[in-house]
Amino acid sequence: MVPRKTTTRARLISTAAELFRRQGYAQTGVNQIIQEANATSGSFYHFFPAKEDLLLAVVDHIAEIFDTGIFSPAADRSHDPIEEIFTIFDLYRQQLNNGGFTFGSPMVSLSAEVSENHPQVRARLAEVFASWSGRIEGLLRRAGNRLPPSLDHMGLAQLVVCTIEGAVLGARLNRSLAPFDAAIAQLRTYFDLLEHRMGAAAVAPAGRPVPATSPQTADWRSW
Amino acid sequence: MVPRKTTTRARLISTAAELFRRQGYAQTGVNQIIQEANATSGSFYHFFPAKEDLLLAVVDHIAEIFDTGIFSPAADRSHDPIEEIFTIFDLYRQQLNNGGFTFGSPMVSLSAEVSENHPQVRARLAEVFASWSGRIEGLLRRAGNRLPPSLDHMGLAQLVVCTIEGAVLGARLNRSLAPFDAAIAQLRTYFDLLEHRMGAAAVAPAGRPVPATSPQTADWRSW
DNA sequence: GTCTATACCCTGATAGAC
DNA sequence: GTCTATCAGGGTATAGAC
Repeated sequence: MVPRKTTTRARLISTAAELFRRQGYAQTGVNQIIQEANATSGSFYHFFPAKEDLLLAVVDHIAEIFDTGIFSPAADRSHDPIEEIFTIFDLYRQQLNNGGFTFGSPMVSLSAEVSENHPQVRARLAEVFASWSGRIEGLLRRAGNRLPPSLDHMGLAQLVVCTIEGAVLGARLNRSLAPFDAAIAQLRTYFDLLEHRMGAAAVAPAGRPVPATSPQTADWRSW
Repeated sequence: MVPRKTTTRARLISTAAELFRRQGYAQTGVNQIIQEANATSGSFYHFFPAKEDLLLAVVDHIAEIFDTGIFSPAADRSHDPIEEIFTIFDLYRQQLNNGGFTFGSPMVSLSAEVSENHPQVRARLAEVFASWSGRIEGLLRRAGNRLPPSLDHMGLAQLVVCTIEGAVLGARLNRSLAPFDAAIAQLRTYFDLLEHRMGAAAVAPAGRPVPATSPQTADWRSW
């Protein structure tokens, strides 16, 4: 259910985004979207000629949410580029936990489902992922000589994005953020090693604690 | 199309596995499965009371394919535990490239789609992923003192599985194995660092080449 | 175990008044 | 822009002969 004082078009999009995340695109009927968005069939097809057009609008909507809800705040609150990367992880985690994503990224769900069936949507999703990877890569370059000069910045950025998305998949499958937290902890260790801090403590799971905003990491071994 | 000299049940399962991977579960109709498996509606519902029962059989079928096509061969051909892990990656890559998966793991697709809608299937998929993670963890422990004693074996195993699955997602989205290759190369670097081989060369993208069976890594920068 | 025929429902999409 | 009513088609699943 979506607050009333918005435009019908906006309500349709945000409602659909939520339903697509939870149920998938194919399993979400137009009728359900219309009902939960407090709209009607006439309104729907006035704004979107077909269901697939709504899907494209939803992808853009999601990309915007990631920008305003994760990337921009992370850039605001941290001046150190590497710390900014892990702030992104932390804000992502918050979205998964308390925020609207409740254990599942809308991008991951859509990517897996529509890759083969909707070429246009696939291309748009690939663009969004590339932009995320590009952001991370830029941060890695800004870290300058803190990272090895021979580092493959683009490759590491791709690893980061792939790992996070895979971790979201694992978290959803296990109904637990434990896989996500484990992945973040390992990425931290990797970054520490790259920064040549090779003390034995850095390799232990709690070598560097998860940022303070992410308290729950106790049960991650149960995965 | 599936070869004839098999049982109808087996043909239905393998055909469905392929269609689910390509189109997704919801978007694959029972009629299509029946048609492409050279079966009939009567046969289908004789073996499977409902479509969801077929889905469970498909999950088991896929898990078996991974065992016989990836994990077992990797164990046979390599005696070094860490090398065995990367052999697993390489065999996975071959399946994505030449093998039946053609740019998309059936497990990844199903995981993303059915997590929320089919609790029983979700639980079964989680088991399969846990078994993969357990295999990797066992290999890491067998590596003994080559890895830091304080290493969190389970966490690293989870990272590996999450990263591979995320990389498969990226590869599918980009219609290219480049994201997959980039992820593997970074994992290799991470493992090298953990083994205390911190030469500058180890950080470069081609620091340690991908195994000989995976020639195509030239275009990975284009992602 | 396999076949044909079919029931029944829900889907995306349309028509036309307001 | 919004509404109601409705369509045509494909969805899963069943019945009953062979």
